Amino acid sequence: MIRFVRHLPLAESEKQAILNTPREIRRFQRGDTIYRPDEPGDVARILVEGLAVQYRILRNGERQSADLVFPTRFCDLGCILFGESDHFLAALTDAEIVEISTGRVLDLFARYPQIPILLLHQETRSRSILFERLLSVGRRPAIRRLAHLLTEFRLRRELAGVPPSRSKRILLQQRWIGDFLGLTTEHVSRTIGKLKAMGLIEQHRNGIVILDPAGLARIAEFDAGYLHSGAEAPPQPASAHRRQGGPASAEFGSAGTKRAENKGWNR
Amino acid sequence: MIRFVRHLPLAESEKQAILNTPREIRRFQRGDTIYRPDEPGDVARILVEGLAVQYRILRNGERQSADLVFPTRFCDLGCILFGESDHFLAALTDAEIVEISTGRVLDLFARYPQIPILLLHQETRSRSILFERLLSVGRRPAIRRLAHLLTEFRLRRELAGVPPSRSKRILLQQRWIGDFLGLTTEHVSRTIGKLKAMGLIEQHRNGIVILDPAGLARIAEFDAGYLHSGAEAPPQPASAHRRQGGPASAEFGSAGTKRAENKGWNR
DNA sequence: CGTGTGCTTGAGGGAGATCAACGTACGTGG
DNA sequence: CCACGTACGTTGATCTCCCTCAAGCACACG
Repeated sequence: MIRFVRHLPLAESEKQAILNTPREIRRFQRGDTIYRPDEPGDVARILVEGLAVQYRILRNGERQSADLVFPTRFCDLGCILFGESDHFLAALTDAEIVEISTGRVLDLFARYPQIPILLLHQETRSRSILFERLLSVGRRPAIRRLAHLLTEFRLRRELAGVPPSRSKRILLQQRWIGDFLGLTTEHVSRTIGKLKAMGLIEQHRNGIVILDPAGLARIAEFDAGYLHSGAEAPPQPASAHRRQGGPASAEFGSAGTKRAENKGWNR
Repeated sequence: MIRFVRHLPLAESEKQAILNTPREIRRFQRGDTIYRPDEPGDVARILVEGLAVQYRILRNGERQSADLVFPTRFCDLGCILFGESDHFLAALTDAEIVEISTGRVLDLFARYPQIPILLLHQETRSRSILFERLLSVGRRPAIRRLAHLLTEFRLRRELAGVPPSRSKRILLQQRWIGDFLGLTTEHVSRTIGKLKAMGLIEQHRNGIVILDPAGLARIAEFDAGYLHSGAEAPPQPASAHRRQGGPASAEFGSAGTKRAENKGWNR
């Protein structure tokens, strides 16, 4: 928790205020459901350790995953703002969640206006990522979808500050990959096979290793612009506000490749 | 613009501040592109009149629409926060946009902290709608997707306060419907045919009329909870914060139908 | 060692895409 | 008022990507 707060782009007083707020730490095991939409939504939750996934289900049990949750992120803003969450959250690894009661969070909002602005950033970026996933699921063929997801995972893990030493393996069960991409596990398996055959990835025990990041990104037609990774700092009132490229945009220049070949979009 | 501000859940002083902020009104015609992601993003935009659609495109020109924009909404928060928008906005009807320079918006944020909180609400609701669209595109068959979109459109138009007198017709070209649902126009046409044959909708010149809202919602397995329509007011610090059902949840009781039949989700 | 859990592989089927006409409303200019 | 072009929608034939169903396999764990 302390580590989490320290990295927020907030003033010291604000960090102290958060640290002084009564909170509870809950630990979950890989596979646990962290919360469900039918539970009372009276707490705000922050993932401080581990990896989690947000999903919704259909009446027949089919599942669609929306987003990975890396530390350190407020999951479940709906809970704070509307008193109920609209999705499930499951732990993909052992995970640690900090819970703060909704009322106290709203007090923090009122006393430290930089906090809602920080959350606004987070939510806007998250919406952009969701938009890109929708684009994938709606319009990209399976192999591009998969390549895109793997590339996104790699970059976001870097951006979230996971040490690259800590195994480059992407530990995602094929069931979850399918739920992200709107595919069946069988088809995920076959599609992984294709990427393997192309020499772009490797599979060990449980986990995918990216052998050729650039090649994968090319298949995916990946453009890192949607991650908005260059603007981690809160906005500066009245000052010229330009983003400088982070590692992501350095690798896939956003201006250059973003809308090459967009003839036809206006048909 | 004045009408827009009056309806915001803000204090009088805040409304005045917005009204006193220098702004520009731009008008667009049906079919115009209002903004594109490659344009300089130095203004915040609010749709005050008309109907617009957000979309992204693939290199080959395929398009995926994410969301309808009803008045009165801040489109394009990415522009304010990150200095660039991540999508296109097109006018589905003649439309009116208010533009305020990014710097002035950030000043408003700093001086009236209720404003970013309002936007946080808007953005969170918008993300929830996007999540539901992803669920549709990823997991629902075409006929449910279409029924869901039409039902969502009907409810959101009501919630946005469009007078029901003003024609119950849903004026969406099949091309746009397809782009929302990840389908081709041909398949949209066939699917509309099925709903017509079931007596759920009717087609006039250009526009769909819903004959049987409840029947359509049943096909869609529609649950209005994701619209978060009961919580238009900003959050109340420290007070118990419960949402009361709006017209939407009155029609499709969210608690009752929400997660009936969720056995199997945990397979 | 059995049992479970996740992954793989194959055969067959189907929802939706693609390709190609054709129809219909509407605007524009003759 | 009619000829023509354009924009949308419809309809049909064919194809294909992905799903479904069904085994079989590999590995972890009791």
